[in-house]
Amino acid sequence: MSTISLILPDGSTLEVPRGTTGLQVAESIGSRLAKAALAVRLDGRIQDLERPLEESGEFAVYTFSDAEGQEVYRHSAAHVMAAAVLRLFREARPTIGPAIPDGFYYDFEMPRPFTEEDLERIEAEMHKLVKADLPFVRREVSVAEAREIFADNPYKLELIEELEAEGETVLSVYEMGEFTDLCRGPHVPSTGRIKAYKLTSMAAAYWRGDENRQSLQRLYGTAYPDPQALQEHLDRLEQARLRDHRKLGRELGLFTFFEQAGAGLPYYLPNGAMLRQTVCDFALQQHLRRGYQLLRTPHLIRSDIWETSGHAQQNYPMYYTDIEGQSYGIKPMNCPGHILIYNSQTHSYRDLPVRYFELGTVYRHERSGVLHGLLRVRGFTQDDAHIFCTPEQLTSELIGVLNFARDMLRTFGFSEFEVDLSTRPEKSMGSDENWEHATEALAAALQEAGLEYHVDEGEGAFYGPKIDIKLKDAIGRLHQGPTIQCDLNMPDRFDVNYVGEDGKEHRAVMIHRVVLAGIERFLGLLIEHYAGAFPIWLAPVQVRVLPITERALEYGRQVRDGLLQAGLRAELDDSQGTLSAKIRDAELLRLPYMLIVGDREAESGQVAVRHREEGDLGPQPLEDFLARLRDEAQPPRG
RNA sequence: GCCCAGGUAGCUCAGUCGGUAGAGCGUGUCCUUGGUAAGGACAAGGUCACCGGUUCAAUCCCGGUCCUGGGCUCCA
Repeated sequence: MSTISLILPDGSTLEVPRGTTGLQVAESIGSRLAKAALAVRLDGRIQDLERPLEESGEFAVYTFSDAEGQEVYRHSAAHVMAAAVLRLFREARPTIGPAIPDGFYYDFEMPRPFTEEDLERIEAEMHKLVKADLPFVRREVSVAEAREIFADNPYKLELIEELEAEGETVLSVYEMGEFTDLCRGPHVPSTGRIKAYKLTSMAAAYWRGDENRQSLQRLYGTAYPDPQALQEHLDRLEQARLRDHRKLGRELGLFTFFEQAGAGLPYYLPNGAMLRQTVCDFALQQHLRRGYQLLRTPHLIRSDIWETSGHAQQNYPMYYTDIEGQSYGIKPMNCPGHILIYNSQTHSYRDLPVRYFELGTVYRHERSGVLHGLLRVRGFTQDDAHIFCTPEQLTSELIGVLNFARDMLRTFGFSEFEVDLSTRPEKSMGSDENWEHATEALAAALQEAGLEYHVDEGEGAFYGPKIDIKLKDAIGRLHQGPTIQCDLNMPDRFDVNYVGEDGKEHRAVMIHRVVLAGIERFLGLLIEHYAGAFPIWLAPVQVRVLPITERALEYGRQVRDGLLQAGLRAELDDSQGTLSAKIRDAELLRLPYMLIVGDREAESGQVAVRHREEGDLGPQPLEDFLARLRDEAQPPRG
């Protein structure tokens, strides 16, 4: 019998007889590993544990701690779910069912949508399948055989056709009990391996994500190796639900929407308007400090501009109106306005770079189905800037922008990022040379700024390459943050120039960039990031004065006025009720400080300080508290 | 936009198999004058999203509109 040699991840080599299964190898390494093993990888190909190994190569065992292991595990769970569905609904036609981050789904063609009760029945049926510990059996079939097996399933037939077109001649199917599915695999050895799972939701989805094709019923679920891990995941979902900005927006009096006023158009309540203003003021100060000039441009511009810019031709989803027979568009972007201002005078190379900044409010026609609280709205304000510079200045300007973006986000409590550099897409304009220069400048700036990044080939805008920075929030979710784009199109369309040292006109280079991006969106992220407990410099109400009795009300008013005079955001709780109730109210609103005043304080001119997290800090003179807050309430220095 | 599920008091929700509705919290008034996360009593508060239809009668059934929510890349 011949042997093969396996190179293990630690570099060691293992000689095993040809035909040994991955599971046997795992057992030889250790029984714990064998127990946790879900699949193996041989020379880059991931395969079933029980499949004989036929060749030498690099070998690794996947467990649930690997992304690949999770995928196999959850993909198998998806099969179990599909089998359960087919047992209960003979009319269901399975389509595809992959693993996704945190779970899995399976799409079915169904005569009717699933219901909540169905979910329970399906889960119960899954329990039976798991208990029966049915093996997943891999079988290789020819294309013709596959066609026969799935003759009554047009979706599978379509997949088979595509696979054939891609040159596949041998396809694999997995059998598990009476359920057979076209599947690349691999799978766990048997259904009993799926220890903890839960169906989480159902939804409609289009076949292949194409809204012109058949609408399918999708079931979402998740699976973990033990009930505790599953519960932790469900708890995380609950945590996310508790900090949902829509819920907190209501509870903390931040913003609201009105059905009668239109979808996707937020109204800021006093606390939300204050929060927003604090963020905007800070953003403006930071821009001015870095040499940006403040602009302000109208919301309406004649439609011709959008034709020059190309937005009209691209059918950019914007709103148009008519004024005395002349067509106007509500701006979906601020750039044309900034370009008009730049072009309103001749610029010398000595003036460059010109950095124009505007908290520019734009409106875009988002499709009704995608609106989502503050995170996706139809009217929003961007911290938008356009930098006009010479090609030589491009890299240093980009470095400046990257450092600026990072500093600013850190100030708001975001410290982890993922960065994507998107390069030239197929449909694009501009010369190869310009694209190359711009893309290199972006990459050089990223390196200079010390940011690790991932290249998204072909994902750039049609007019230029871009950098997207995603930020990680307090519970590990990634959100779209700053975007920095080189524009190789607008300068040509609008003839954006500067006079060079040689006295001749040269084409300027243009950078579009946002840091907070949509302020609405950013506020939504901030609310969720802090779960409503804003740092004091952001808190809409920084201090609330709580009089213990009505006798102390007048003193409380004086204290509140003193706080307001000192520039703090303060209010007085003049409700009737016990101190405990007042404290509870303030705690639920996550107010940073409470100043409790009763007879003792009124007599001595003191305040009893209570901090949101630290609790009772004891009495102190009001002056001392004011002095303390003078520093503490300032934005952190970035 | 499309599919599905929803819209009942300020908020969270119950309810009516067609006979115009309830709770808790919140709000108001009164009692209580309190010392660090809910003191008590009473009261007010609803065109049951909007418009039409069916019906003796519609919050409930039917149709439309508006709004909200979950989805709509992840490839067998």
